[in-house]
Amino acid sequence: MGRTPCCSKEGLQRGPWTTIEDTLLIQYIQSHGEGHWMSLPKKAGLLRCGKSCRLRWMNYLRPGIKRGNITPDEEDLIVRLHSLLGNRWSLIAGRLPGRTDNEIKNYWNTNRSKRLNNAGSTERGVSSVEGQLKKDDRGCVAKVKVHQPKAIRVSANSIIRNNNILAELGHHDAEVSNDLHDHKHFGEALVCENVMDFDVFIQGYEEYQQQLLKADQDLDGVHLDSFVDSLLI
DNA sequence: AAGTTCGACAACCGCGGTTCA
DNA sequence: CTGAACCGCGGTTGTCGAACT
Repeated sequence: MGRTPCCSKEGLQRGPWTTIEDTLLIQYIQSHGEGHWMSLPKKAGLLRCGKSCRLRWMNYLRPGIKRGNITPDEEDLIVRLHSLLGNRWSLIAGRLPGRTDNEIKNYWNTNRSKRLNNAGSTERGVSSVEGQLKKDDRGCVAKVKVHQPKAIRVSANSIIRNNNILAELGHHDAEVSNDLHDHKHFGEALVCENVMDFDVFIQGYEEYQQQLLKADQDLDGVHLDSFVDSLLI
């Protein structure tokens, strides 16, 4: 049996939001709070799908949303995080205060064409899963669409499951020490669970350590747990 | 000046995970 | 325990203005 549609599309407003609709949504959420998106439109007097309301709020109306151009620093961070996390926009957005997953996704997709045109250049951090250029019979360069495997969410349960695997690997208390050997065990666990590519994991962790070193923090107390936690919002 | 192409981004869609009755 | 509803995510499409021919 299939799922029922999230909402009836009949009689619902679509397309760009008007100022009045924005105002109604803001006023309702300010007085009733977020959540219950399915019933929100009716209560707020909006002729919109609940998902549409949620999207509008999350991406544009929510307080603290940063508008405007992506700064070079943000761009660098996006590139680095994308090389580490892939197309997990919500995770990447979580590392960029005020930026939304939709904004970052749009930014990446519109700039990806530029990257493709610059393929072969030495731009840092371009993911290996990006589209590739291929020469046709006439030697012309054509874009080749590369279908990326669907992203796998790293949930708290994933970590718990992996901790169990760690126990099997000899970490009975699931505590991960700070040497690379143990990191590799943890990485193997993640890879076994298809959570992430092992090499990407190690690369990401090493970057994480570098960040900590830059921040002049004491690494003695740093455990892999905090790294994984850092990947979670 | 008119038509076309391109880039940016807002919005929609479908799917999978989670929650709850 | 089961299934429907809810929620959040990533992929894709639609729209509009700017740049170009």
